Amino acid sequence: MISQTTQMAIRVLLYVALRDDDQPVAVQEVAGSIEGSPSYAAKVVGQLVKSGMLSSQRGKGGGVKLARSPADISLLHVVRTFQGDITRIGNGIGGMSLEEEGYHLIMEELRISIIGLLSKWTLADLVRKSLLLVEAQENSVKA
Amino acid sequence: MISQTTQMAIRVLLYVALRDDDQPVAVQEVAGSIEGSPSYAAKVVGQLVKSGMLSSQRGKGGGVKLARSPADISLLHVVRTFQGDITRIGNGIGGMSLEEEGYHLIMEELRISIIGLLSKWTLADLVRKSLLLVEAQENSVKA
DNA sequence: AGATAAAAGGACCAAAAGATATTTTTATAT
DNA sequence: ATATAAAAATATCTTTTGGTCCTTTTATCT
Repeated sequence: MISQTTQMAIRVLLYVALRDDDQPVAVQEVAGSIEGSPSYAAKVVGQLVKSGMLSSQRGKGGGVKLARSPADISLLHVVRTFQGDITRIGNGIGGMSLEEEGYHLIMEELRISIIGLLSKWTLADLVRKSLLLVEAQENSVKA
Repeated sequence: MISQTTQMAIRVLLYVALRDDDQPVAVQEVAGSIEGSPSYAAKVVGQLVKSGMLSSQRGKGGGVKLARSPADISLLHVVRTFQGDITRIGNGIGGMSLEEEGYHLIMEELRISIIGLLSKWTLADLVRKSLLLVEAQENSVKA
């Protein structure tokens, strides 16, 4: 449903977003810090750059950063980039039977609902949640 | 997101549900009536039988029917049968970093929302929608 | 200019999903 | 009992996804 690659992409984005202090992060660092295969993570980073969610700087001291504000990167965007559309329906050429029409109708509703869900969540939300966790942890240590 | 196989399965179920008059439908008929590859549809029918959503009768005059009421077959059930869980997350063995925790937290919320959506729709709804279309069509012909 | 540290690109392999066709088993009717 | 009509099982193939590694390009620092 949410593919491995998409999940990896979200992790990468979150890592970069949390680390962001205007100097780029090395891909190696990102890849090494993330749960799962580092070389695959590195590949996904590349795809994120190509798709315009990350920007990159080559050469010594280079790395990647977010190409735009976390609030402008929705889960929908990530899912679409790596998995295409929610329901790729073979565009019913020719006369559709009634059950096909009924099916399409309801899948369209479902599709819209899922899009609604996915577009509501942005990278900014993931960052906020993560930071809340950090605070909670710090408070519990103090107490 | 919603895999080809899952979509095929939903189509098959809808076809059988709309046709249901207590005598089984031949798999060939189902497979032949549905948009997409017939032999693949036939295979999916087999999986639906194995997973208990359809029941089957072998031999002459045999075929398949719904194994339970349309209201008891949710889209969630179908998706889970053919695609496993919504987000199969590598069960974070070992200490998770905070960004991983944040990620898991939000993915869990997302997962629950999607499950909510998918479990709300049942085969009974698909049938109802399709029948409404039939009526609408008939009325427009009369008029 | 040369060494070096980085991203980008490409070649390649393995596993899973999608798709097809054939054979085997089972029930029914004659 | 035999022929036949069906589902079930099996084998095989193709495409996509997931994953690894190596080479090439680009920027920076000395």
